[in-house]
Parts: sequence; C-alpha cells; structure tokens
Amino acid sequence: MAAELDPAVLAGDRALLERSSTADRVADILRARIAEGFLSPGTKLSEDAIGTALGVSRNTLREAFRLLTHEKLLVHELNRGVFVRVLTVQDVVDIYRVRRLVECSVVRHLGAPPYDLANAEAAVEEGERTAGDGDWRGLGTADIHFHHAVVDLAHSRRLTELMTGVLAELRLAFHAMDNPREFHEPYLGRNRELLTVLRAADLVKAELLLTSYLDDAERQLVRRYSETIALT
Amino acid sequence: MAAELDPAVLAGDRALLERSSTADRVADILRARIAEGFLSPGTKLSEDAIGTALGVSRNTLREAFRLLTHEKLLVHELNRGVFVRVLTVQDVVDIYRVRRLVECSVVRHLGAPPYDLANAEAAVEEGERTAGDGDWRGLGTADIHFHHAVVDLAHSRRLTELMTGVLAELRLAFHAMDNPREFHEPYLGRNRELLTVLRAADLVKAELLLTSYLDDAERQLVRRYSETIALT
DNA sequence: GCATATTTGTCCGTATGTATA
DNA sequence: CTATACATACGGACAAATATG
Repeated sequence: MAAELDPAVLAGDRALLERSSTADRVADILRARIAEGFLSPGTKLSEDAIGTALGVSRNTLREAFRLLTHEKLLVHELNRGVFVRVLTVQDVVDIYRVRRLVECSVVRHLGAPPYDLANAEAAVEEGERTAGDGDWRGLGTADIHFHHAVVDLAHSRRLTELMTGVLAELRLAFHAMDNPREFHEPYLGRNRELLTVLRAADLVKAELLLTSYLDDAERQLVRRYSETIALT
Repeated sequence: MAAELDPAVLAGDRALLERSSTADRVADILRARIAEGFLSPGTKLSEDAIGTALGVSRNTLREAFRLLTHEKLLVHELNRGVFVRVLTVQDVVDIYRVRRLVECSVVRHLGAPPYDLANAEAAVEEGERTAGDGDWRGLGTADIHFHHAVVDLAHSRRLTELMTGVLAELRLAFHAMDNPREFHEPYLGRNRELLTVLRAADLVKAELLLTSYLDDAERQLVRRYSETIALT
C-alpha cells in the first residue's frame, strides 16, 4: 500500500516560497523532494498534510498537484488523491525507446562542426566531481544533464522539452536501484568518450557509442527494476 | 492587439456540457472552437466572459484552461490571463524539425514487416473522401491523422503523445493559410504513395519520400505563414 | 455487510495585488 | 493619478466517494 507522508519532511521548506507564483513554487518544492527521493514512488500526497506543512490553501496546492500531474511525476486517482508516480517496466522500456530514437537522430544529423559542447563538457565534469565525492545520486543527475546537453545540440525547443520530461520520469526509475554506484559509475567514462568523439565530429562512431550505451543501460535497468518491483 | 471574445459565440454550447467531468468538457468545447478557427490565435479568453457564457465556475474554467495550456493551444501570461496561442515562424520551423526527426526515424527503424497500416490506410481514405466533398479543412485533418498513424507504428506511448501535441500546434498554423485547397490537396497523393511504399516495406524509399514531403510542406508553410503574420 | 469518520471534488465569496485605460 | 478590470490566493461550505472499525 501507499506510504503516508510525514509532514515534518516539508516543514523547513516554508521559508522557500516567497517568489513568483505560489503554485509554481509549491510544485518546485515537491518536484525537488521527488527527485531527491524523499517522496518516493507510490507515496500518497495528502492535501491536508502538505497544505498544512507548507501553509498554502487547498486550491493552490491542488493547482501545484495538477502541474506535476501534467509532468507525469504524480498520478491522480479520482476521489482517492494524488500519488508519486510508480513507473512500470513498460514505461522504462518506452523511455529508452524514445531516448534511442531522439538522441541517436540528433547526433546523426548534427551537420558540420563546430558544435557547442560546453554544456556537455560541464556535465561530464559535474559527473567526475560528484563521483569523486562519492555522491552517486548526484552522478545520476550529472548523467541526465549530459544527455540533456546532447539533445540540446539540435536547438529544438520541443525536443528539449520532451527530453526534460522523459529524463525526469527516468529519475523515478533510478530510485529503484539499490546500488546507485554500481549502476551509474561505468557510464561516466562512456560519457567522456562520447564527448571526445563528438569533439572530433565523428558522428558515425558517436551514434554507435550512444546506441550501445542506451542498450546497456536499458538492459541493466530493466533487469534490476523488474526485480525491485516484484518485491512490492 | 488581442481580439476580444464575443460571449455570444459560446452561448449555444451550454447544452453540450451535461456529461462526465466538467473541466474536460469545457476543454473539449474550447479545443473544437480553436480547431475550427472561431477562436483564432491571439484571442483573449476572459474567465468571466467564458465562465458566464458556459455557466461554469472559475475554478472549473481555470482547470480547462490549464489542460489546453498544457496542450500548447493556449498561453498563460502571469496576471494577464490566457490567450489562444499565436505561433511564430520559428515555432513552425521547430515543428517541422521535430517531425523530420521523429517521423523519419520511426520509418527507418520499422524493422521487418508486416506493419499494421490499417490506420494509415483509413487516414488516406478519409483524405480522399473529404477532398471529394471539397472539405479542405477536413483534408488537413486527414493529413494529420495519416502522419499520426505513421508515428504510431513505433508503438511508443511517449512518441505518440508528443506528435499529438505537435500536430495540434501545427493546426494553429494551418489557419493562417488563406487557400487550404491549394496547400493540402497535393499532399494527398503523396500520402497515398508513401502508404504504398510502406506496404512494400521499402523503408529507404519511404524515408526519402517523407523527407521531401516535410521539406516541401515546411518551405511552403513558412513562406505563406510569414506573409500572413506580417500583415498583423 | 454496515455505519462512521476522513478525504476529496466542486464551487462560492472575498481580499489583495497587478495591469491597463 | 485614478478608476476599472482582471488575476491570484485564501477560506469555507457542502456533496460525494472512500477508508476504517
């Protein structure tokens, strides 16, 4: 069954909401808590508990819920409330199907260099830094940033937006991995290699690397993920 | 400046909203009015005017606005309200960038036949029927259905959803075309040809046809669209 | 299976802040 | 600068559905 939220988790966040639109800020907070894993998949988000914890009205909170539901981080069950999304194995498979199609196509059609690889470079460095600190969850974030930067090379607002959503969903699956170091660490070197190949504008090789990267990650994630789900 | 909505346009729709979820039905009505062009790009949708016209509460209406905003048919400006989206030429270019990348990749990676081309076949027949009736706006819809069916061949929920949104946006641009027959008619035969090639599982040729189709359509649409926008 | 308490769904009225004429 | 219109956010009310004992 769904775990119930402890309102104390959010008590410290009240100070954060002194900017732009309240519902947006509430959504930002909840999004961050979900990304960090404080609110794990399957958790029920009670209107009363969270509304009280953050000191916002029900209407405003429900607006924030709607925003996150549209982002597919929450699911709404009629007359039952909202819950942190629980991905199915099919979701994971579909996410990698999309990643393969989009990321590989972007690389394939990059055209003539030079490419602006600054963000990709920064993401790899972020990964090396977090790995050095033993921050394996941060390494997962850096990995997501790297692949986001690759998609950004297409300079398409809609593709960028699509991948923002898809990668946020993917993070939900990452939480199911009980050994994040074992999972994320090997891909840091592969990202570095891909960056080097991109710098050399060897698009054919880059696409090959990317394909095998995604195949491996999907295989690994689906195996471990389905095991974890089976326990629930 | 933004045209103001005449509440009388929606008066007849009050009878339509006597079913399931109110916000969904309001969104259905507004979506249809936008697709038909009754609510044209740039029109401001006042909460009071539409709420009164349809007899629904502000909260319900705002939920409907949110649904359509997420579909990118409306845009929300903080403290100013919601408006029917006005696409820029860059939007049109980006839409075709995404279409090229997604549709061509889907076709390229179709794998071994047989493919389920029933929906694509139905869409071509829909196009032939509407063209026969001289319903050129309907022909545009049929064209969208055809390309949606092509993307569906990838069996990816997320890609299908992406294209649903992108093609709905594209329809906003279609309204700028003052001669829909001239624009849509030539593509009916090209869709039929693409269908034939797909049936023969000649994926290389299919991708070529699709690429030239999209290049032509984009060029034509961007030219006419930028002229029309220039007049506003 | 039933009755009760809790939670959500829907809507209203109002106070406050913001943009525009 | 003032007035008007509108959007934001809150709190409360009541019905309906769900969960719990």
